[in-house]
Amino acid sequence: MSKQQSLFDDAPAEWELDAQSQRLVATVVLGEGATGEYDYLVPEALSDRERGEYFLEVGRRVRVPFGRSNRKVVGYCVALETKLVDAARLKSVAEVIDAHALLSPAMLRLTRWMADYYLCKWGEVLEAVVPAGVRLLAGTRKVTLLAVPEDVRETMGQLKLGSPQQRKALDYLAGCGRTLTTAQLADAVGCTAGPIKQLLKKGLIESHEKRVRSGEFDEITAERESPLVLNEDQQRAFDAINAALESGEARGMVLFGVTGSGKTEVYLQAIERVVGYGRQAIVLVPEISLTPQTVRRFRARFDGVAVLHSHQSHVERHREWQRIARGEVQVVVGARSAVFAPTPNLGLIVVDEEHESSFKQDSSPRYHARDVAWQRAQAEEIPLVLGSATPSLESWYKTEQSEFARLDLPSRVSNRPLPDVVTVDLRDSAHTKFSRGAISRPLHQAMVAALRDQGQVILLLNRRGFSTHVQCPACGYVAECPACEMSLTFHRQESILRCHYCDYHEPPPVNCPDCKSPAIRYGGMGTQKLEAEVLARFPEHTCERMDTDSMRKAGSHQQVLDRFSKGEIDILLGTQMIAKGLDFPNVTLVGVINADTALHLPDFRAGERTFQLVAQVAGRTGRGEKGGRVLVQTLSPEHMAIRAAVRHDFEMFAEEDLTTRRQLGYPPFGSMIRILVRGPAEETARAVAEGLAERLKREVTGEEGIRIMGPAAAAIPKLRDHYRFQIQLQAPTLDPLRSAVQRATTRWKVPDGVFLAVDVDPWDMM
DNA sequence: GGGAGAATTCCG
DNA sequence: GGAATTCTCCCA
Repeated sequence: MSKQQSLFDDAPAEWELDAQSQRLVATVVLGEGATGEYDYLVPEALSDRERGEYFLEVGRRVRVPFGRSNRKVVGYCVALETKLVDAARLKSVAEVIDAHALLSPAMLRLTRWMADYYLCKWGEVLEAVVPAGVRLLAGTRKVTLLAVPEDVRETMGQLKLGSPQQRKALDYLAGCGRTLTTAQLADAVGCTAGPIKQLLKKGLIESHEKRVRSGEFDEITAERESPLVLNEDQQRAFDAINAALESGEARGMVLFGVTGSGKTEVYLQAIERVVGYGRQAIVLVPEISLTPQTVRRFRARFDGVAVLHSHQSHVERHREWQRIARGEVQVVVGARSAVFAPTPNLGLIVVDEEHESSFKQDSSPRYHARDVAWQRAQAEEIPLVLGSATPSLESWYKTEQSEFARLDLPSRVSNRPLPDVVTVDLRDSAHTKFSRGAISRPLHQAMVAALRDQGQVILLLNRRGFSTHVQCPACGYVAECPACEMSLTFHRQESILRCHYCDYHEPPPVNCPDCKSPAIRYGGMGTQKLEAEVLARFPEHTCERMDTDSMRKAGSHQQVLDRFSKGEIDILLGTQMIAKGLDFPNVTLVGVINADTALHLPDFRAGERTFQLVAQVAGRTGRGEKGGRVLVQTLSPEHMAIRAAVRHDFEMFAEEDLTTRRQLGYPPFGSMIRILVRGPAEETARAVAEGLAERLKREVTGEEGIRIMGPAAAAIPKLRDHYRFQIQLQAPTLDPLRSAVQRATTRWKVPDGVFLAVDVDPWDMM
């Protein structure tokens, strides 16, 4: 973010001082276009709150003339101050757009911090923080209301009017005791708009504009539930959060609790306290967990619950935002962007499943909601609770450094044991000989036993489609996406080859396009093929598949889960969407078809993700009387992430992985910025990436401990016809990296058709 | 010197 | 981000 430039480089000269005067000046940041802050004069009519709703205050949007052509642009008023300025050199604010501030001064500071931290424009952050529905004032319309001015009212009787209808209209309006629209007045008097226009023209009636809501909405209510009794561990965690609430300080806490340990009840009771103080709480949950049941759980305990997520209409979101801003809401439940909810008196932020990737936004501003939440908590001096069974190593390390407190919920509620987890070594020929399918002999036998005892089974396979590659055994040809050069997946239901990175698809070949051989082979296991295998092995049992392909229709997700919970489905198989948050007591077996899918990706978090996935899917079983088992099929049973997951030992995993990360300087022991350069022309993109790397290296010469790697082709080297190159920067602290990137990219124009994406604290390394 | 097109500057 | 201004190159 560039510093505010002064109009004068030096102190003003004697003659210039004459032009200075004390004026009310608004500092404006543009929503898009030019970066920087621009000062405008505030006209009398907009500075006076006595003269209507549309006066200027910090946090509202304005329309201002900008540039040499004075085109009107939208900006955010970030400061308002009476100061000595040369009025002749400033333009004036043209219009105030909002009737209420969209951002409090504290939120403005938070967005400013984001722009600095994530190396993007302040205006861009502001546009991302205020939902589009709010910016567009969705669900409201402008009406023009008429009234008789006070001075006219006094002399009305003696006035000579142009027509009897004007008289009637004026008398009616003066007598009705409220303001009316033109249509209402015309209707009441039985005239057209003509006489009313005449009165307006003569100044006998005045008009002002107002925004009104265009429709009313029903309040959703849920059946009330009372708080549960906390067990000893929950009580201890609750007490700690409570102490933090009473301290009036910003305190970060990691609520480390295995799946099923009752984290939510702790949140709920802590929020009750917050509400008791007359304050609000924000609960962030991953996008996929934001289901009707999750929301119902909060509605059953609190009166005002607002929900914010990306699938809402503009009107809904605008309505929720306004309710929150008016202080009518006690609890805001939402995905990532709910961290910006305009609560007037925030008391607590909870981030549930804080390790989830959906808290990181993958377009600019590439913020992480957990980190923004901590920033907001510090600014508002309130506690932040991060809940997870498998905390991110970033948060975990903060507890080790005592920056965050650690609150443990080591046991499941009603002391159910964690399920037994065993690995099945897929390298063992005894297993593989049994069948060429995905299900090994031990897994098959475990399924038979579980189903025989009336239990339900969950199978996890993180690959959609039928077969993951289509190959000609004669010449080696592999069907690839022309836009991404990644192998195409065969989807049997639609009978189509599909690219999983873009929307490309084509019909499957009958003969090999290269050598005309008819013997095309469909290799690799996807959920559709697994489904076929399960149906073949267990014809007498019901099986349902759950992945993004089978769950296209809205509500189908919920439908399948309902049927599964009623026991109408014996075997549920699917991608990681079945690994999260489901709670079905009758699930006695979980099978992980291939635990290694994420393990060998070129990503320093590969181990962390594998551990999380196995630990989470393991948590889906053993929630009922019958207990549960987990079978993890893997080619790397000795890998530390898998060994630790089998033992339910997060601490062992964390200790080992942190040791490796410390040696290599990876987060949390160092900071990282990833820059992706992409474009349709491979050589141009490469050249730009090389040029940028050169500039970066020049910027950091002589600085200690900074590593610049690349440019290198990204892990997905081509995507949607764009060639991708990445540069990775690492250093013990972030500041030198940020300033190097800033110096290397400001006033550096990338050629048309080449795009830069700067990602601070990247999560996605592909 | 002047015109066209590219590069750069600046916007309050 | 876009328009105005400045720079640069070529030709006469």
